[in-house]
Amino acid sequence: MALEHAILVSLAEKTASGYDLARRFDASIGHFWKASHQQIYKVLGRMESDKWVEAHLVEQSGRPDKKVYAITGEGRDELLRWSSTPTPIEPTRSEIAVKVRGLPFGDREAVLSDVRTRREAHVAQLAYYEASAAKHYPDPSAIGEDELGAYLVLRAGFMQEQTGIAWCDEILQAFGADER
Amino acid sequence: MALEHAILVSLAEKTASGYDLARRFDASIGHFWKASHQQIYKVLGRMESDKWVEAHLVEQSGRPDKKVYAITGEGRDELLRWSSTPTPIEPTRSEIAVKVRGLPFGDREAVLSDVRTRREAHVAQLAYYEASAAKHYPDPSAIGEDELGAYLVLRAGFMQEQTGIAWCDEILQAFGADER
DNA sequence: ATTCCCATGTAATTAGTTACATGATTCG
DNA sequence: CGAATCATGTAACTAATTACATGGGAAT
Repeated sequence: MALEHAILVSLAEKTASGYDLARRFDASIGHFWKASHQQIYKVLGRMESDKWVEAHLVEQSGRPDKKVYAITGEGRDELLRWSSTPTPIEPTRSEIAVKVRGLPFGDREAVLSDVRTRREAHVAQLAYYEASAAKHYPDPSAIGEDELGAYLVLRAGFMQEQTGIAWCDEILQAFGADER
Repeated sequence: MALEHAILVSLAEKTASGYDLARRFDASIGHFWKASHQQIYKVLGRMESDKWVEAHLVEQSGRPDKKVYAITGEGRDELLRWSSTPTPIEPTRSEIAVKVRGLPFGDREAVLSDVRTRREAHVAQLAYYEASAAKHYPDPSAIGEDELGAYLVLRAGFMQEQTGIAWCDEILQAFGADER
């Protein structure tokens, strides 16, 4: 129910084609809301019939034509309405936590090696967030109101990766598998 | 694809009826893998035909009969096999992050009040994990190998709630809305 | 009387994933 | 010559949610 709203936020910031949106959902927005291009095209169609967005065709030379979507007044109304409804807490689903919990019934070495891999992914993602923050917000005290939301979700990502690393370290330490 | 395995882990620890499992997925296991009773009954049926679990009927007086499920040898094999496959990283989906990102297009006060509510939920959950740790693992240095997995996922919950609280505080502080 | 606990399911719908499909251009 | 980028979709399937359905016993 919320991919629609994630798309609305993205289009409120800047008009985009389905393809553009798919790329945004691979990067910035995608850090906290993933979506495939197939899903995006499907939802965009629904949103167009709901009049939340409107498309106009842009002909291009040398590359395929594209449909550029823009948010409508009704779309903005919907964003405002949605922003003031209470947000349900998403149920957590962590397959690696199930594996850790079930360690006595599993392949210990394989799970620990999985944890090591996960730790590396967290480290890489943390570095990415760090670079992104340094590039876009070199002076955190100078962040304007309009950028604050984007900055804060970057912070969320940053903090989550740190926590992920710390958890992996606890696991590896607990099993005496933290030396490399 | 992994509810099956969460159920296998739970049944490897102790046999249970669908109803019992549903309660476990409301509590312990449910902290990192949510599932409704409808879904559990459906999956249990599939798992029975796959011979991963077997059921025997327990007649009760004064309350409805129940089907008690136990993991089979094949189920244990599957658990072991699954534990040594690489775990994909779950895509994050945080509706509140979308709202924070879209703050310039939303109802600021409503979103901040939503963040305050979310903070309280994190605090309550943290207290729950704290109490649970104090009860089950009063002496962390005395935790045995067989309990270690369960303890570590409790730690994950604990750390995640702490991070959640810290993020909420950053948001409220950034918008100068942190006084109550 | 009403609500909660025990106990098990089916049916309908929505959301999301995976696979399939096409075709031009640009870069190495 | 092959891979990547740009660009848009359909079709089939799986997973999950929501709603519906039943019924006895115990506690307030």
